[in-house]
Amino acid sequence: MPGADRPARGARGPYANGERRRAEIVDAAMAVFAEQGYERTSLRDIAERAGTSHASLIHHFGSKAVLLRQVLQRRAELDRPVRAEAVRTAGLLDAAVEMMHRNARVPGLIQLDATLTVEALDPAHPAHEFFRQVYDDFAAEVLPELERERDAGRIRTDLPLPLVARQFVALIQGVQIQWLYDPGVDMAEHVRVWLELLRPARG
Amino acid sequence: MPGADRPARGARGPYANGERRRAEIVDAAMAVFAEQGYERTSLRDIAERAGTSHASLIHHFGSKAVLLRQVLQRRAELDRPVRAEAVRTAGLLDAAVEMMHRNARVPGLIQLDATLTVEALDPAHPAHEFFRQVYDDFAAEVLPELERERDAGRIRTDLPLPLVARQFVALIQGVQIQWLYDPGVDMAEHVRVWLELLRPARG
DNA sequence: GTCTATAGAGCGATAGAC
DNA sequence: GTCTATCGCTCTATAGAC
Repeated sequence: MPGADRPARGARGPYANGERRRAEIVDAAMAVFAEQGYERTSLRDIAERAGTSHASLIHHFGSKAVLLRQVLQRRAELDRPVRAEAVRTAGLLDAAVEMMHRNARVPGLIQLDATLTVEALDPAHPAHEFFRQVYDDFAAEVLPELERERDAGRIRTDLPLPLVARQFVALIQGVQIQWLYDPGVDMAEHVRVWLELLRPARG
Repeated sequence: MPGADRPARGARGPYANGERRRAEIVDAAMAVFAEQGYERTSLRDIAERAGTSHASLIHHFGSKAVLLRQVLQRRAELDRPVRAEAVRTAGLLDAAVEMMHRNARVPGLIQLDATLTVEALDPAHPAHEFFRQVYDDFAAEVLPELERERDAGRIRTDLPLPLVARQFVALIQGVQIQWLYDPGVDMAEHVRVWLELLRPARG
Protein backbone atom coordinates (compact mmCIF):
# COMPACT_ATOMS: atom_id res chain seq x y z
CA MET A 1 0.00 0.00 0.00
CA PRO A 2 2.68 2.60 0.80
CA GLY A 3 3.38 4.80 -2.18
CA ALA A 4 0.97 2.76 -4.32
CA ASP A 5 -1.23 5.75 -5.07
CA ARG A 6 1.69 7.75 -6.38
CA PRO A 7 3.22 7.74 -9.85
CA ALA A 8 6.71 6.30 -9.59
CA ARG A 9 9.57 8.72 -10.06
CA GLY A 10 12.91 7.12 -9.30
CA ALA A 11 12.71 4.21 -6.85
CA ARG A 12 9.96 5.77 -4.68
CA GLY A 13 7.31 8.39 -5.21
CA PRO A 14 8.11 11.98 -6.14
CA TYR A 15 10.26 13.92 -3.67
CA ALA A 16 10.61 10.72 -1.63
CA ASN A 17 14.18 11.45 -0.62
CA GLY A 18 13.48 15.09 0.09
CA GLU A 19 10.44 14.22 2.18
CA ARG A 20 12.35 11.60 4.12
CA ARG A 21 15.13 14.10 4.77
CA ARG A 22 12.61 16.70 5.93
CA ALA A 23 11.04 14.17 8.27
CA GLU A 24 14.45 13.33 9.73
CA ILE A 25 15.13 17.00 10.32
CA VAL A 26 11.72 17.50 11.99
CA ASP A 27 12.39 14.54 14.28
CA ALA A 28 15.81 15.91 15.18
CA ALA A 29 14.34 19.35 15.84
CA MET A 30 11.62 17.86 18.03
CA ALA A 31 14.25 16.11 20.13
CA VAL A 32 16.48 19.15 20.55
CA PHE A 33 13.58 21.56 21.19
CA ALA A 34 12.40 19.15 23.87
CA GLU A 35 15.78 19.26 25.58
CA GLN A 36 16.49 22.97 25.29
CA GLY A 37 13.31 24.75 24.30
CA TYR A 38 12.92 26.76 21.10
CA GLU A 39 14.73 29.98 21.97
CA ARG A 40 17.83 28.28 23.32
CA THR A 41 18.13 25.89 20.39
CA SER A 42 20.14 27.00 17.36
CA LEU A 43 19.79 25.72 13.83
CA ARG A 44 23.33 24.39 14.26
CA ASP A 45 22.21 22.25 17.21
CA ILE A 46 19.46 20.71 15.12
CA ALA A 47 21.69 20.29 12.07
CA GLU A 48 24.29 18.45 14.15
CA ARG A 49 21.63 16.06 15.51
CA ALA A 50 20.29 15.48 11.99
CA GLY A 51 23.77 15.00 10.55
CA THR A 52 23.64 17.96 8.21
CA SER A 53 24.39 21.68 8.04
CA HIS A 54 22.31 24.52 9.37
CA ALA A 55 22.13 25.92 5.85
CA SER A 56 20.29 22.83 4.64
CA LEU A 57 17.66 23.38 7.32
CA ILE A 58 17.04 26.84 5.93
CA HIS A 59 16.96 25.36 2.45
CA HIS A 60 14.24 22.89 3.45
CA PHE A 61 12.11 25.04 5.72
CA GLY A 62 12.97 28.65 5.02
CA SER A 63 13.22 29.72 8.65
CA LYS A 64 13.51 28.43 12.19
CA ALA A 65 9.92 29.47 12.92
CA VAL A 66 8.55 27.37 10.07
CA LEU A 67 10.54 24.40 11.31
CA LEU A 68 8.96 24.85 14.74
CA ARG A 69 5.49 24.79 13.23
CA GLN A 70 6.37 21.55 11.42
CA VAL A 71 7.49 20.08 14.74
CA LEU A 72 4.22 21.02 16.43
CA GLN A 73 2.23 19.57 13.54
CA ARG A 74 4.25 16.36 13.61
CA ARG A 75 3.77 16.04 17.36
CA ALA A 76 0.01 16.45 16.97
CA GLU A 77 0.01 13.75 14.27
CA LEU A 78 1.94 11.33 16.49
CA ASP A 79 -0.42 12.01 19.38
CA ARG A 80 -3.73 11.71 17.56
CA PRO A 81 -4.07 7.91 17.14
CA VAL A 82 -2.76 7.17 20.65
CA ARG A 83 -5.13 9.70 22.12
CA ALA A 84 -8.08 8.49 20.06
CA GLU A 85 -7.55 4.93 21.25
CA ALA A 86 -7.32 6.03 24.90
CA VAL A 87 -10.47 8.12 24.61
CA ARG A 88 -12.30 5.22 22.93
CA THR A 89 -11.48 2.73 25.67
CA ALA A 90 -11.51 4.97 28.75
CA GLY A 91 -13.52 8.08 27.92
CA LEU A 92 -12.00 11.51 27.56
CA LEU A 93 -11.47 12.24 31.24
CA ASP A 94 -9.89 8.95 32.26
CA ALA A 95 -7.90 8.93 29.04
CA ALA A 96 -5.96 11.87 30.42
CA VAL A 97 -4.71 9.71 33.27
CA GLU A 98 -3.52 7.14 30.76
CA MET A 99 -1.95 9.78 28.49
CA MET A 100 0.01 11.40 31.29
CA HIS A 101 1.27 8.03 32.43
CA ARG A 102 2.39 7.29 28.89
CA ASN A 103 3.85 10.72 28.16
CA ALA A 104 5.98 10.61 31.30
CA ARG A 105 7.90 7.75 29.68
CA VAL A 106 8.80 9.68 26.51
CA PRO A 107 11.95 11.66 27.30
CA GLY A 108 11.61 15.35 26.60
CA LEU A 109 8.02 15.28 25.41
CA ILE A 110 6.53 17.07 28.39
CA GLN A 111 9.43 19.46 28.59
CA LEU A 112 8.76 20.31 24.94
CA ASP A 113 5.13 21.15 25.68
CA ALA A 114 5.85 23.07 28.87
CA THR A 115 8.78 25.03 27.49
CA LEU A 116 7.11 25.95 24.22
CA THR A 117 3.83 26.80 25.94
CA VAL A 118 5.47 29.41 28.11
CA GLU A 119 7.85 30.72 25.46
CA ALA A 120 4.82 31.16 23.22
CA LEU A 121 3.04 33.45 25.69
CA ASP A 122 4.43 36.31 23.60
CA PRO A 123 1.75 36.96 20.94
CA ALA A 124 4.54 37.48 18.41
CA HIS A 125 5.93 33.99 19.01
CA PRO A 126 5.53 31.65 16.02
CA ALA A 127 3.62 29.12 18.14
CA HIS A 128 1.40 31.51 20.11
CA GLU A 129 -1.78 30.95 18.14
CA PHE A 130 -1.15 27.22 18.00
CA PHE A 131 -1.11 26.82 21.78
CA ARG A 132 -3.98 29.21 22.41
CA GLN A 133 -6.05 27.13 20.02
CA VAL A 134 -4.95 23.81 21.53
CA TYR A 135 -6.04 24.85 25.02
CA ASP A 136 -9.32 26.36 23.89
CA ASP A 137 -10.13 23.26 21.84
CA PHE A 138 -9.29 20.91 24.68
CA ALA A 139 -11.42 22.79 27.19
CA ALA A 140 -14.25 22.92 24.65
CA GLU A 141 -13.96 19.18 24.11
CA VAL A 142 -13.94 18.42 27.83
CA LEU A 143 -17.02 20.50 28.67
CA PRO A 144 -19.71 18.31 27.03
CA GLU A 145 -18.05 15.23 28.52
CA LEU A 146 -18.34 16.82 31.97
CA GLU A 147 -22.00 17.62 31.29
CA ARG A 148 -22.68 14.01 30.31
CA GLU A 149 -20.99 12.78 33.48
CA ARG A 150 -23.01 15.19 35.57
CA ASP A 151 -26.26 14.14 33.90
CA ALA A 152 -25.33 10.51 34.54
CA GLY A 153 -24.90 11.34 38.22
CA ARG A 154 -21.18 10.62 38.22
CA ILE A 155 -20.01 14.11 39.14
CA ARG A 156 -21.40 16.78 41.43
CA THR A 157 -24.26 18.94 40.23
CA ASP A 158 -23.11 22.13 41.95
CA LEU A 159 -20.02 22.82 39.86
CA PRO A 160 -19.48 25.56 37.24
CA LEU A 161 -18.54 23.13 34.48
CA PRO A 162 -17.03 25.61 31.99
CA LEU A 163 -14.60 26.67 34.70
CA VAL A 164 -13.98 23.05 35.69
CA ALA A 165 -13.18 22.19 32.08
CA ARG A 166 -10.58 24.94 31.96
CA GLN A 167 -9.28 23.85 35.35
CA PHE A 168 -8.64 20.40 33.90
CA VAL A 169 -6.33 22.00 31.35
CA ALA A 170 -4.64 24.11 34.01
CA LEU A 171 -4.14 21.15 36.31
CA ILE A 172 -2.48 19.06 33.60
CA GLN A 173 -0.25 21.99 32.71
CA GLY A 174 0.74 22.71 36.29
CA VAL A 175 1.29 19.08 37.25
CA GLN A 176 3.60 18.68 34.27
CA ILE A 177 5.74 21.58 35.43
CA GLN A 178 5.89 20.29 38.99
CA TRP A 179 6.89 16.90 37.62
CA LEU A 180 9.67 18.47 35.57
CA TYR A 181 11.06 20.00 38.78
CA ASP A 182 10.57 16.80 40.76
CA PRO A 183 10.20 13.47 38.91
CA GLY A 184 8.81 12.06 42.17
CA VAL A 185 5.54 13.81 41.34
CA ASP A 186 3.06 11.22 40.01
CA MET A 187 1.27 13.06 37.22
CA ALA A 188 -1.33 10.38 36.49
CA GLU A 189 -2.19 10.06 40.18
CA HIS A 190 -2.71 13.84 40.40
CA VAL A 191 -5.22 13.74 37.56
CA ARG A 192 -6.91 10.67 39.07
CA VAL A 193 -7.28 12.35 42.48
CA TRP A 194 -8.62 15.53 40.91
CA LEU A 195 -11.24 13.58 38.94
CA GLU A 196 -12.16 11.85 42.22
CA LEU A 197 -12.74 15.28 43.78
CA LEU A 198 -15.46 15.92 41.20
CA ARG A 199 -17.51 12.90 42.27
CA PRO A 200 -20.79 13.43 44.13
CA ALA A 201 -20.93 13.32 47.91
CA ARG A 202 -21.25 9.80 49.26
CA GLY A 203 -22.39 10.62 52.78
CA MET B 1 14.46 56.72 61.93
CA PRO B 2 15.66 55.94 58.35
CA GLY B 3 19.47 55.90 58.21
CA ALA B 4 19.71 56.80 61.90
CA ASP B 5 21.60 53.64 62.76
CA ARG B 6 24.24 54.35 60.17
CA PRO B 7 27.31 56.58 60.41
CA ALA B 8 26.78 59.53 58.05
CA ARG B 9 28.99 59.59 54.99
CA GLY B 10 28.05 62.35 52.60
CA ALA B 11 24.41 63.48 52.82
CA ARG B 12 22.98 60.00 53.36
CA GLY B 13 24.36 56.75 54.69
CA PRO B 14 27.30 55.02 53.06
CA TYR B 15 26.82 53.85 49.48
CA ALA B 16 23.43 55.60 49.49
CA ASN B 17 23.68 56.67 45.87
CA GLY B 18 25.13 53.37 44.75
CA GLU B 19 22.41 51.44 46.51
CA ARG B 20 19.70 53.61 45.07
CA ARG B 21 21.15 53.13 41.60
CA ARG B 22 21.32 49.38 42.12
CA ALA B 23 17.71 49.35 43.26
CA GLU B 24 16.65 51.28 40.17
CA ILE B 25 18.46 48.79 37.97
CA VAL B 26 16.84 45.84 39.76
CA ASP B 27 13.40 47.40 39.28
CA ALA B 28 14.09 47.99 35.59
CA ALA B 29 15.35 44.42 35.20
CA MET B 30 12.25 43.07 36.95
CA ALA B 31 10.03 44.96 34.53
CA VAL B 32 11.87 43.85 31.40
CA PHE B 33 12.27 40.24 32.54
CA ALA B 34 8.52 40.21 33.19
CA GLU B 35 7.82 41.32 29.65
CA GLN B 36 10.35 39.19 27.79
CA GLY B 37 11.66 36.51 30.13
CA TYR B 38 15.28 36.15 31.14
CA GLU B 39 16.79 34.54 28.06
CA ARG B 40 15.24 36.97 25.60
CA THR B 41 16.23 40.03 27.60
CA SER B 42 19.62 41.58 26.92
CA LEU B 43 21.61 43.70 29.33
CA ARG B 44 21.19 46.49 26.80
CA ASP B 45 17.39 46.24 27.10
CA ILE B 46 17.62 46.61 30.86
CA ALA B 47 20.17 49.42 30.63
CA GLU B 48 17.94 51.37 28.27
CA ARG B 49 14.99 51.04 30.68
CA ALA B 50 17.18 52.13 33.59
CA GLY B 51 18.67 55.03 31.64
CA THR B 52 22.25 53.79 31.72
CA SER B 53 24.67 51.59 29.78
CA HIS B 54 24.91 47.83 29.81
CA ALA B 55 28.48 48.15 31.04
CA SER B 56 27.28 49.83 34.22
CA LEU B 57 25.01 46.84 34.91
CA ILE B 58 28.03 44.57 34.76
CA HIS B 59 29.90 47.02 36.96
CA HIS B 60 27.19 46.86 39.62
CA PHE B 61 26.27 43.18 39.49
CA GLY B 62 29.12 41.37 37.77
CA SER B 63 26.91 39.27 35.50
CA LYS B 64 23.41 38.92 34.12
CA ALA B 65 22.82 35.84 36.28
CA VAL B 66 23.60 37.72 39.49
CA LEU B 67 21.22 40.48 38.42
CA LEU B 68 18.49 37.88 37.96
CA ARG B 69 19.06 36.56 41.48
CA GLN B 70 18.72 40.10 42.83
CA VAL B 71 15.42 40.46 40.97
CA LEU B 72 14.09 37.22 42.47
CA GLN B 73 15.19 38.32 45.93
CA ARG B 74 13.57 41.72 45.49
CA ARG B 75 10.34 40.14 44.31
CA ALA B 76 10.28 37.86 47.35
CA GLU B 77 10.84 40.87 49.62
CA LEU B 78 7.98 42.79 48.00
CA ASP B 79 5.70 39.77 48.34
CA ARG B 80 6.46 38.84 51.93
CA PRO B 81 4.53 41.51 53.89
CA VAL B 82 1.49 41.35 51.58
CA ARG B 83 1.42 37.58 51.82
CA ALA B 84 1.89 37.59 55.59
CA GLU B 85 -1.06 39.94 56.03
CA ALA B 86 -3.29 37.82 53.79
CA VAL B 87 -2.35 34.63 55.63
CA ARG B 88 -2.99 36.31 59.01
CA THR B 89 -6.49 37.47 58.10
CA ALA B 90 -7.64 34.61 55.85
CA GLY B 91 -5.52 31.56 56.61
CA LEU B 92 -2.98 30.14 54.19
CA LEU B 93 -5.40 28.45 51.81
CA ASP B 94 -7.88 31.31 51.39
CA ALA B 95 -4.98 33.76 51.28
CA ALA B 96 -4.06 32.24 47.92
CA VAL B 97 -7.40 33.35 46.50
CA GLU B 98 -6.69 36.87 47.69
CA MET B 99 -3.09 36.81 46.41
CA MET B 100 -4.06 35.66 42.93
CA HIS B 101 -6.72 38.33 42.74
CA ARG B 102 -4.14 40.92 43.75
CA ASN B 103 -1.32 39.62 41.55
CA ALA B 104 -3.54 39.69 38.47
CA ARG B 105 -3.55 43.48 38.80
CA VAL B 106 0.24 43.88 38.72
CA PRO B 107 1.28 43.95 35.06
CA GLY B 108 3.93 41.41 34.19
CA LEU B 109 4.23 39.87 37.64
CA ILE B 110 2.66 36.53 36.80
CA GLN B 111 4.36 36.43 33.44
CA LEU B 112 7.66 36.92 35.27
CA ASP B 113 7.00 33.91 37.48
CA ALA B 114 5.67 31.70 34.70
CA THR B 115 8.39 32.55 32.23
CA LEU B 116 11.25 32.21 34.69
CA THR B 117 9.82 29.02 36.18
CA VAL B 118 9.90 27.26 32.84
CA GLU B 119 13.18 28.76 31.64
CA ALA B 120 14.69 27.59 34.92
CA LEU B 121 13.76 23.94 34.32
CA ASP B 122 17.30 23.53 33.05
CA PRO B 123 19.36 22.61 36.15
CA ALA B 124 22.15 24.84 34.87
CA HIS B 125 19.87 27.90 34.85
CA PRO B 126 20.82 30.52 37.47
CA ALA B 127 17.35 30.36 39.03
CA HIS B 128 16.79 26.60 38.96
CA GLU B 129 17.49 25.95 42.63
CA PHE B 130 15.53 29.04 43.63
CA PHE B 131 12.31 27.84 42.03
CA ARG B 132 12.71 24.22 43.10
CA GLN B 133 13.05 25.46 46.65
CA VAL B 134 10.12 27.88 46.41
CA TYR B 135 7.76 25.13 45.26
CA ASP B 136 8.98 22.59 47.80
CA ASP B 137 8.70 25.15 50.59
CA PHE B 138 5.20 26.18 49.59
CA ALA B 139 3.95 22.58 49.42
CA ALA B 140 5.58 21.88 52.78
CA GLU B 141 3.88 24.93 54.26
CA VAL B 142 0.47 23.99 52.88
CA LEU B 143 0.52 20.39 54.12
CA PRO B 144 0.12 21.05 57.88
CA GLU B 145 -2.60 23.60 57.11
CA LEU B 146 -4.48 20.92 55.16
CA GLU B 147 -4.06 18.51 58.06
CA ARG B 148 -5.47 21.08 60.47
CA GLU B 149 -8.45 21.67 58.18
CA ARG B 150 -9.07 17.93 57.91
CA ASP B 151 -8.86 17.48 61.69
CA ALA B 152 -11.33 20.35 62.08
CA GLY B 153 -13.72 18.53 59.74
CA ARG B 154 -13.53 21.21 57.05
CA ILE B 155 -12.04 19.01 54.31
CA ARG B 156 -12.56 15.40 53.34
CA THR B 157 -10.78 12.68 55.29
CA ASP B 158 -10.11 10.37 52.34
CA LEU B 159 -7.54 12.53 50.54
CA PRO B 160 -3.80 11.94 50.21
CA LEU B 161 -2.83 15.31 51.68
CA PRO B 162 0.84 15.41 50.61
CA LEU B 163 -0.31 14.98 47.02
CA VAL B 164 -3.10 17.52 47.51
CA ALA B 165 -0.58 20.05 48.84
CA ARG B 166 1.53 19.65 45.73
CA GLN B 167 -1.62 19.82 43.60
CA PHE B 168 -2.35 23.23 45.11
CA VAL B 169 1.00 24.44 43.79
CA ALA B 170 0.38 22.84 40.39
CA LEU B 171 -3.10 24.33 40.14
CA ILE B 172 -1.87 27.85 40.87
CA GLN B 173 0.89 27.43 38.31
CA GLY B 174 -1.40 26.04 35.63
CA VAL B 175 -4.16 28.58 36.21
CA GLN B 176 -1.63 31.39 35.86
CA ILE B 177 -0.53 30.10 32.46
CA GLN B 178 -4.11 29.69 31.25
CA TRP B 179 -4.80 33.23 32.43
CA LEU B 180 -1.80 34.52 30.49
CA TYR B 181 -3.25 32.96 27.34
CA ASP B 182 -6.76 34.16 28.12
CA PRO B 183 -7.27 37.06 30.55
CA GLY B 184 -10.91 35.99 30.78
CA VAL B 185 -9.78 33.16 33.07
CA ASP B 186 -10.64 34.10 36.67
CA MET B 187 -7.64 32.87 38.64
CA ALA B 188 -9.03 33.57 42.09
CA GLU B 189 -12.30 31.81 41.23
CA HIS B 190 -10.38 28.75 40.06
CA VAL B 191 -8.58 28.50 43.39
CA ARG B 192 -11.84 29.09 45.26
CA VAL B 193 -13.65 26.32 43.36
CA TRP B 194 -10.76 23.90 43.87
CA LEU B 195 -10.76 24.57 47.62
CA GLU B 196 -14.51 23.95 47.56
CA LEU B 197 -13.86 20.55 45.95
CA LEU B 198 -11.87 19.55 49.04
CA ARG B 199 -14.82 20.08 51.38
CA PRO B 200 -16.53 17.05 52.94
CA ALA B 201 -19.61 15.54 51.34
CA ARG B 202 -22.79 17.28 52.39
CA GLY B 203 -25.33 14.65 51.32
C1' DG C 1 20.11 18.90 -2.41
C1' DT C 2 24.14 19.73 0.26
C1' DC C 3 28.04 22.00 1.20
C1' DT C 4 31.49 26.12 2.65
C1' DA C 5 31.91 30.81 3.32
C1' DT C 6 30.22 34.79 4.98
C1' DA C 7 27.14 38.64 5.71
C1' DG C 8 24.93 41.27 9.27
C1' DA C 9 23.31 41.65 13.66
C1' DG C 10 23.17 41.01 18.64
C1' DC C 11 25.02 39.01 22.65
C1' DG C 12 27.75 39.04 27.48
C1' DA C 13 31.66 40.71 29.21
C1' DT C 14 36.16 43.55 29.39
C1' DA C 15 39.33 47.63 29.18
C1' DG C 16 40.33 51.94 30.17
C1' DA C 17 39.41 57.08 29.87
C1' DC C 18 37.32 60.46 32.72
C1' DG D 1 30.54 55.30 39.07
C1' DT D 2 29.65 55.99 34.31
C1' DC D 3 30.91 56.20 29.89
C1' DT D 4 32.69 54.65 24.90
C1' DA D 5 34.94 51.32 22.41
C1' DT D 6 35.71 46.87 21.50
C1' DC D 7 36.63 41.84 22.04
C1' DG D 8 35.17 37.29 21.05
C1' DC D 9 31.45 34.74 20.35
C1' DT D 10 26.91 33.01 18.56
C1' DC D 11 23.05 33.60 16.07
C1' DT D 12 19.78 33.49 11.65
C1' DA D 13 19.97 33.85 7.09
C1' DT D 14 22.10 34.38 2.35
C1' DA D 15 25.20 33.40 -1.70
C1' DG D 16 27.07 30.51 -4.63
C1' DA D 17 30.14 26.40 -5.79
C1' DC D 18 29.48 21.62 -6.73
